[in-house]
Amino acid sequence: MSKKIYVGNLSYEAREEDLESLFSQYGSVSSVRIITDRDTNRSKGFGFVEMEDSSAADAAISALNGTEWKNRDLKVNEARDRNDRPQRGGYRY
DNA sequence: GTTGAGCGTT
Repeated sequence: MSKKIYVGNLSYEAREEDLESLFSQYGSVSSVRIITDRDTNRSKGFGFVEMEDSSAADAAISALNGTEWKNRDLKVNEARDRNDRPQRGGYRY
């Protein structure tokens, strides 16, 4: 069973591969996504990691949440569903 | 610096 993880308070210099390296220490990482601004391509300072095993994801959350990384205090938590955001069924305002 | 815009039509 997989689980999505929200990773906030990232350094703007953080990369997806950095997150993958971090989280893969606790389990198999299915996918990593750093959120960047669509217009400027700059990091928004947070991202998402999906892990193949929910218990591994939980272990990673417990181990990494609140820890320092790249001089930032990491915020790691189970991700919310992006059902909140506009889907690709058409543009909204 | 905090919860994802993937494509102008899925």
